[in-house]
Amino acid sequence: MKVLCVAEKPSIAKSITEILSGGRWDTRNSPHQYIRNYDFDYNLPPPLGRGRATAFTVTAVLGHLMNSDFDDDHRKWHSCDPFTLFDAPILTSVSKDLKKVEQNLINEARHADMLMIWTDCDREGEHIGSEVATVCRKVNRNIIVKRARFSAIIAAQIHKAAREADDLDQRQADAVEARMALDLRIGAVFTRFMTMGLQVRVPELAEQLVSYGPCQFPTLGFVVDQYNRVQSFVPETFWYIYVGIERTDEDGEVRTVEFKWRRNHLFDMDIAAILYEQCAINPEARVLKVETKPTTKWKPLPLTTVELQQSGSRLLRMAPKRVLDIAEKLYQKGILSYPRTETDQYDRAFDFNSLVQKQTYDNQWGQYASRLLNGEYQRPRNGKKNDKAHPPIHPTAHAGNLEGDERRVFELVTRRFLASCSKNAEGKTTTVEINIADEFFHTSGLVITQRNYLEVYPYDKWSDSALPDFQEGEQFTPSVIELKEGSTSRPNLLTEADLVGLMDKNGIGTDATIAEHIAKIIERQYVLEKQEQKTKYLVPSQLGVGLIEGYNKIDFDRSLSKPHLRRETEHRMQLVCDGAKVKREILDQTIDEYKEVFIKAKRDFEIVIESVIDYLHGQGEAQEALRAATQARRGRGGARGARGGRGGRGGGAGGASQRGGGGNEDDDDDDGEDGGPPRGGGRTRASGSARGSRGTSTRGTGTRGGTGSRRGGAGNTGTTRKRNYDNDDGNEYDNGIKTCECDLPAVSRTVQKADSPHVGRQFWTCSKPQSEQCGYFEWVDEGGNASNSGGGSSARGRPPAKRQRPSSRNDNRGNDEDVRCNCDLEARFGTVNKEGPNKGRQYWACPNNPKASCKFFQWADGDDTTAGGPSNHGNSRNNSRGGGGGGGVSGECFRCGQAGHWSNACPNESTSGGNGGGGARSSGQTGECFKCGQAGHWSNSCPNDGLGGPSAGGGGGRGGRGSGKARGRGRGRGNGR
DNA sequence: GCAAGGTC
Repeated sequence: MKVLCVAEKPSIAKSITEILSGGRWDTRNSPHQYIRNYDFDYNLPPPLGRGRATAFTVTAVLGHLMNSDFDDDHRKWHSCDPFTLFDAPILTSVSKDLKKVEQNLINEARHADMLMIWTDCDREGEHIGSEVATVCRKVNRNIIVKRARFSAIIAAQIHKAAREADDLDQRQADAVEARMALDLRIGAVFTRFMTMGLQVRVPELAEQLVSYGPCQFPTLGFVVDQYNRVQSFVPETFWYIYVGIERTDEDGEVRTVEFKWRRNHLFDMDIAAILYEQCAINPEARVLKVETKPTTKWKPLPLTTVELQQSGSRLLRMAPKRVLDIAEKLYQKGILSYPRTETDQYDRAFDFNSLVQKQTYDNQWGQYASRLLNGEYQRPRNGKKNDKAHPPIHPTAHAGNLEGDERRVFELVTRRFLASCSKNAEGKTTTVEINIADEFFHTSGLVITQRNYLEVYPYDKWSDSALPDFQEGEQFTPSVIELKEGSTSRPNLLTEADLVGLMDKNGIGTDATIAEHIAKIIERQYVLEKQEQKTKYLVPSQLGVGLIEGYNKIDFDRSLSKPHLRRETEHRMQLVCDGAKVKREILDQTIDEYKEVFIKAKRDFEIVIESVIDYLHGQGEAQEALRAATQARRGRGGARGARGGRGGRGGGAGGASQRGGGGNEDDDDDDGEDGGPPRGGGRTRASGSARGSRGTSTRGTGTRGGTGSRRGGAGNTGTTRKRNYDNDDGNEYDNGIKTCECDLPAVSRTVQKADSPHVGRQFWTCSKPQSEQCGYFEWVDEGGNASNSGGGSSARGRPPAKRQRPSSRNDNRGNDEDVRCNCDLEARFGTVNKEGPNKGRQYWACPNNPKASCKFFQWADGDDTTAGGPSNHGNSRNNSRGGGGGGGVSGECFRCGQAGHWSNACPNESTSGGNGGGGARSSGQTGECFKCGQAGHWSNSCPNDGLGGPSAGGGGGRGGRGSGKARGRGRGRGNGR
């Protein structure tokens, strides 16, 4: 008996051979230079084998064997109306460059009794298997076809897969066939139609291919969306109280310790000013709490393809495609593991020891590797993804002779591997909380006690910031108390790393093709790369915006530029896999839908043409802005506020944009610059005692009026409030903009705590004031669907896509929601091993160092009868960060003390005299009211309140604030008296 | 001259 085994790629053929042969095999060349055939005997027991040595030959293909194209009547562009391509015959044949691969199969199958398919265990693999079977059956009609299913290249699984090989899953193969046909038809129809339509109307496109593809167009859509978000951003001014104290540290150096306001910042200047006044009047600070806790900075997770592309792009500043190409090359040289993997967890049997050993020879990290072998090793963390085919990317050898970018990619992968085999970094964080006039401020410092993985992973930054000594109960007068003004930050354009993340989250492309789609929209000149300092941003071209905006103006049920259509295709493929539908049904249904889209597009294509012409030649503000953005040597939107003619930045914002909310650059190499509360150019409104210099006459309160501070933190990054929703069908897509449980646009914030392992990382949260927040939380860089079970659909017995595709966030939120502990960390998943009634039961717990643990505990089965108490599910975070603006903390009116409204809408306004707090604040002080400028009272009991007073002429709020130079900068040491 | 998915 002779068995022919066929793997999806040569590397797997070799691995299978090594395992099944027990290390003894013969090898032969095949007609194809990359493919070898391995021969050996294997003991295949019944029912498949005869229980004695069976002749095995293992070989491989190189992915898909076949390619599809239209028949001769339709292949030529001008041979037919593009519409006919929806129904034109499709011919499938072995690709020219794979003829030798086919020949090898033919040669080997001819004399085989059984064909055993060893392709990857996913949909595409199933289809490749069916192609192989088709080829082999052509020369050997009676060959028995079996499918070996394995989820990892480890001996036990491979033997089991051979012995228990079953049948190919035709449904999965059918689903892939449907996808192929749809991609070809839709791509060809729209590409030909658009290209030919634009070529005759727009002279500069006469030679240009204007393509449409179900992946490339949504990819372009992301870039245009973000560009629009940048353009339509209107900064919002906020105010915050800054407290600084000069202290001499242990080295005898005088340094200023900055305290952050618990309210972060307020968008209502009046309230901020009132609160500031109180602090200025009574500036004595009292130290409420000095607390030191252990803290942990987590080592990186094992490396997936998407993560390699993102971190390569961010840290090495290389295009994702280049990173992947280099990784591929290194893999072929045998020094890197297979670089296309979704897996961020290592198999239990993984041999770390010998891999670390190989790195001990390196003169940069060799010593560190030796230390790992000498006791510092710790097993890598487990991520949540597993494609059941490949381990995380890791070095398989030491390579001392690499140069240039190859060296840099290898170094990144290797350092990441060694870091993941290390211990977490440990430190101690000290938090000091003070109180000034009933306002709370805090600061924190960090002392790193053990750098551990940081020693080999310089891409992560975590630095000491020790605090001078503070004692509980201590009282002091701050050196500086200022009311500062800042403004929300303009988001950044997308970086390639951002785009990779968006595509990954929205299921556009696969880990292996994401980089290609990005390269394609650049190649097609829909998008340009713009270098801005160290970062490369993606700017849509005039053509790119023209196309997307043009299509957006057509009233599609589902827009061509959004990811929904692709997602629908994915969903339908799944239906075929599940047996709920057959291939023909989804083909007919989808093609009918696209025909409708096409008819509409054709009818209204003049709109697209005009839009393209308009963006190429138009003189409008938006067009000029785009021209500037694509032509100038800067990546950020060239003409701010151009869209819709929005005005200037107002007086206050001065250099407002630092790192934007949407850009989330440099996740990995956080540099600690997010330390301060404002995310915009801070402007000192009043310093020290200089109440007289506040420039009251220039401020305009008019625009904010009654809407007041209740909006609270919603505007922290104004980016998130403006648009970001599909206007085509109302369904949110995961454009990085989220909706919280209140069904409001979520806001993105950045972890500020210096001691947090997530410092610098951005997250989405509810936009409401903290006391009203719904508890929604999600990391920006993770998306909302991180499955706790890790297996994704495959865990439920479904065939996996090549990548584990995230399901829509709204699909099954209950199952997929991230479990977070009260420290706001991803909870640790574990199983009870101890003997007892709960043995084997799974749970979530705080992952933090025991000393720092919040003691969070929750059974994974949802039954909390025995321990832990009810779920915290991430919405009962206790921390105080990110509370946002005007929400304040207590939720009470500042004037009357009642809940349910804010002071600027206080129904008890006229009775302020009865407010004990107000009275106390007013008593015994001299000076003039902040609001009306008159002496004898303070603003919180201003009799002229609501009249606008001298400041009523502020005209247009932000714009009317004037430059405020009179407000004085400087760091006056004065304290208000 | 179209797509997207494998892989070297």
